Amino acid sequence: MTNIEIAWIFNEIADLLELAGENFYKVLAYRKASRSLQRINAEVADLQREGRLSDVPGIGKNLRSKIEEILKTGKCTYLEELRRNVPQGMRYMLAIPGLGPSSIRLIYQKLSVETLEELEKAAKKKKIRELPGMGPKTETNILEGIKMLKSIQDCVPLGVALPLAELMVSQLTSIQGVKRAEICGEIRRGKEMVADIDLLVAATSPRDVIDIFLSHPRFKESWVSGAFQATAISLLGVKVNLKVVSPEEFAAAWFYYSSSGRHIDKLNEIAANQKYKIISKGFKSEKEKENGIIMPESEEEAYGFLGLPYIPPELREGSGEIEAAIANSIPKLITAENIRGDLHIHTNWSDGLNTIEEMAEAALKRGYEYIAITDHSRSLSVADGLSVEKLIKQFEVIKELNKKMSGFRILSGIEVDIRTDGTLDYPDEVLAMADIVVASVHSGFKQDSATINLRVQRALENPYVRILGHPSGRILGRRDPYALDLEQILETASRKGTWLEINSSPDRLDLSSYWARKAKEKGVVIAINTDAHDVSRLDDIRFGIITGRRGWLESENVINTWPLDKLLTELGGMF
DNA sequence: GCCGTTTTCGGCCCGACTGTTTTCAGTCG
Repeated sequence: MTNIEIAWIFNEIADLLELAGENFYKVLAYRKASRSLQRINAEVADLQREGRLSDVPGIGKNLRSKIEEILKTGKCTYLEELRRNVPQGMRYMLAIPGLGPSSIRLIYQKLSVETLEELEKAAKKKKIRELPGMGPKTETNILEGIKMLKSIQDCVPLGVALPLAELMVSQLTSIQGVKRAEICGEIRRGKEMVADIDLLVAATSPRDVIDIFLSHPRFKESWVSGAFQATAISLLGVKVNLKVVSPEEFAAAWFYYSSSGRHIDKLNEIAANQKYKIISKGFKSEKEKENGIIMPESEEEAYGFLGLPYIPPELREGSGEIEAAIANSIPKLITAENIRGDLHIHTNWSDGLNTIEEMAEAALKRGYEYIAITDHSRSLSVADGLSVEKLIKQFEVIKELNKKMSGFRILSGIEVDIRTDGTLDYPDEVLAMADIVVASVHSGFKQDSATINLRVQRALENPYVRILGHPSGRILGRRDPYALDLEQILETASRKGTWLEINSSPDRLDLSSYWARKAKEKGVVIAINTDAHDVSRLDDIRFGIITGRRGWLESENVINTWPLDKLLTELGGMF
């Protein structure tokens, strides 16, 4: 049992307790423990062996014994009991924005509504508005929420799927007779929401690999789905597909199964001219007297066979990449090595976990040249937003820290709230003192299009704003973007030279790859930031990078690939 | 449920916004 799986159990317990109307702080305790488990670097199983479970923040006597039970039996009886008492459907309802545990409980108690389907029916029949404290808006909101949930049905965010896929790959690789194991499918293309985890293995004896796969303890269901295929549902509810091929077939299969259907279709048009058809094993001759299959030894060779340069998986969506390949203008996509810094980072001065120094050291260890400390501004009180005095104090502390560091620079920044009227949360003279200002929306998400457009435009007109943070405001699978007209925002950003963020948090990935590509076309520069609230989340940068790659970004399109000198010149302050 | 204690229990995550109301409860960051 991994940390994340135990964290999920605690999270589910928290949800169910909340739905049952339990004490708020008890719920909070489970949520804190869940977050804590996902943050720590050590494996829970190791800590338990060493008797150090209680060292984990938020794990007391009670939760420790629950972890021990889970590690020992793979089950949590407390969770099972809760599940018996709270209908599972109520938990799904929590995903509807604006609908919280109290309302769900009320609807359940008064209308006996237990599932999303029943909830939808009740809303359509205008039954919800009859309940105290609810009205037509709540009904509309419920119906919209259900519509959103249906659109992402059975999908999980890349941030959940990728780590699980990597774990599976490393385990498959260690099986005897396995020559190679790789991720393919949507994950390899970097899609933000993933329906399946697709894994490909090269092995000499497929049956053995499939048998081991089927009996994996992390699956709640598994079955054989073909001679060389198996499918499973993981404990987290994600579908996992395994295909096993011979080592000779591997390159062709990896190429084939990593590409979207549209990509393969378009390639097939080219292959048809050469009288070949692309199949998972390679290129099948369609000439009358031949019946052989040409098997490429690498993906490069597969594209070479069609007279094309290599196309990275993130581009293989059939959205112009083949045309670009023919014109020999496939972009040189940004890589992790290009990133030289992170311009959106929180510390324990606001709602982060680590000190400025710890964040800087962690960034230095990653090989970065700079970071910007951008804690929350004063009106975000839940996140301990900084008062003007505290912010100025932080600037002084950073100044002192910089004197001690060589070859690394901490920029003093701020993530300033764009207030509901478009003014910023600090006066200009305070913003002027910062090296860099990230402006973000953290309130009034439901403003109508005209209002929020005006609001954000107004913020962008402020001369000190350099980056617009998480521009669309979406939370994957939980909250739709604000009613913001991003086309217009791109226009303004282009005119003002404002940088737009790709927020790498796997919950956000905002801008999306679609808008990142649009930004590039408009000549708008992107900042790929993590918005990290602790040192471990600096790793999230990879999700931002893969999103940037899907958005066709090259290193020159991304501000934080620039060396420190160039960045400082661009920022134009007194350094 | 955790934590930090003046070791046995009180404090912990608050304030803006929303939709429903005429004064507030629920939601969310």
